[in-house]
Amino acid sequence: MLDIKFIRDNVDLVEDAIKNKNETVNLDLVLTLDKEKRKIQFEYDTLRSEQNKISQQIPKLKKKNKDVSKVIDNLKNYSSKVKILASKLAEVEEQLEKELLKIPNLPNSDVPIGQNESDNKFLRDWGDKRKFGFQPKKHLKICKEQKLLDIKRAAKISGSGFVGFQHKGAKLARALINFMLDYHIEKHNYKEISLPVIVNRKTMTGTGQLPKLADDMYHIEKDDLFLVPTSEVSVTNLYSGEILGLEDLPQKFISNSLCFRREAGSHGKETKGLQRVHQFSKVEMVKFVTPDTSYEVLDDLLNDAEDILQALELPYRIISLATGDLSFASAKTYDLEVWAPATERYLEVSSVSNFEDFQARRASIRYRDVNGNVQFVHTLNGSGLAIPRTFIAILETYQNEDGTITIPKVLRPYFNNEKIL
RNA sequence: GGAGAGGUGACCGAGCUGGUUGAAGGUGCGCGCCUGCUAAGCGUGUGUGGGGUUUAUACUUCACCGAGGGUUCGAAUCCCUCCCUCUCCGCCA
Repeated sequence: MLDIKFIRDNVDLVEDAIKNKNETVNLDLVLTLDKEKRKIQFEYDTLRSEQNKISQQIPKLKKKNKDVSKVIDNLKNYSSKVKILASKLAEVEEQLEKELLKIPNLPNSDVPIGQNESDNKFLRDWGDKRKFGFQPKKHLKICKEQKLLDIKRAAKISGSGFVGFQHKGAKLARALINFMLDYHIEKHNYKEISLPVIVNRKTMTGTGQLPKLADDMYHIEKDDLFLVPTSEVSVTNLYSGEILGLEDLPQKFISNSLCFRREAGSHGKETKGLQRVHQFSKVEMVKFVTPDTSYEVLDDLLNDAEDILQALELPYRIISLATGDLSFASAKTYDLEVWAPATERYLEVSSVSNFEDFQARRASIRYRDVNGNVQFVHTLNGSGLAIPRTFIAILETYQNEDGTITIPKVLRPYFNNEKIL
């Protein structure tokens, strides 16, 4: 959420940002509602103030055994007027709040401006793509031959877009999760946390998934609960409504969780196999920091994600997302894309973002600065990494001519130090 | 699912026979004083959000005692609904 005061004073800036992010928001309505709200509030406050003052006379008069019926009669007039104003105020406030929640975050000034992903900016790459002395197989073929997945039966029990890992495939997926968690905890000093994947409406609104992305999420109607599309949601909301001490910052959390995405409207597009699935595991990094450090921390976060790919010796590239491709809540995002040599494509395995105070304002996550003033924290997160696509890259990169898979060095401790899957 | 207890400020904890109580008291924390160290003591300050006046400091006002409704001239205090925590019982992975 943006500060209404900021919007008031920077209408042009906000309008540009909305346009660059391909969003449509009725800013005029926001400004009108804001004006209206303040007007009603002033009237309400004034009236209430008078009412309170008169009301406070009653106990005094009663003590002196004086008649208070006239005073009360007078107050009855106030009461009805106050009630009308109060309901008007509540109505306008609700409308304003609703509109404010639809305004996206402002992109940071160094984010490339552009309509869509074709305007994303290549930043750098790492690693040499493997040259094969034989025809490398695509991951789905490998999975089939090695019986690593059971897609058909997963579809039978849940529907298309769900996958089942089995045998060595299940073990490889689990090894990846454990490796990533252990690595971030030991090498990068993250604190592990495991939170619910089913969350309430307020939580979903806090990180910015609601109201915009309602159709992309699984919703349990009976309880009005949602399945998280990423553990960013639960972890970032950990401190919602709280005021942290300066000594509590920064905070670095690492969390593995299942992620659930309806992927509405993306049928037929990369829906085969593992590239785009309704349910998957992801190891997520979430940070809470003071505003002055957040862009430095964004770079750290990017490095932490890169370290995983480097440890796995998987070539990748980093791109900086253009304004039109940025998520609703993000001010700046880097995508990490791993090279899948047989599919011959880069696959997004991590998205690293700085939300500045956008989520903190929505979820009311604050801290007390050196002067004792209450400020919003900055929140950041990054995948470290998404499991299925990392899984793809490993199979394709580490395949051998005889159909076996060499286990990446850093994963071998999770396989009794064996070299072949 | 049933029965009971409860949810108050950073924390503990009064208030809950409705009326100067945004909230006693304590702890913690800030500042000042005193004590040649330490411990202790004294004074004083210390919630969040919104509005208005203001260059700023500041002043002023409204709201907030789990959330939302209701009763009332007036609600932390009474009533209703919901959420959460704890205890006991039942049921079930």
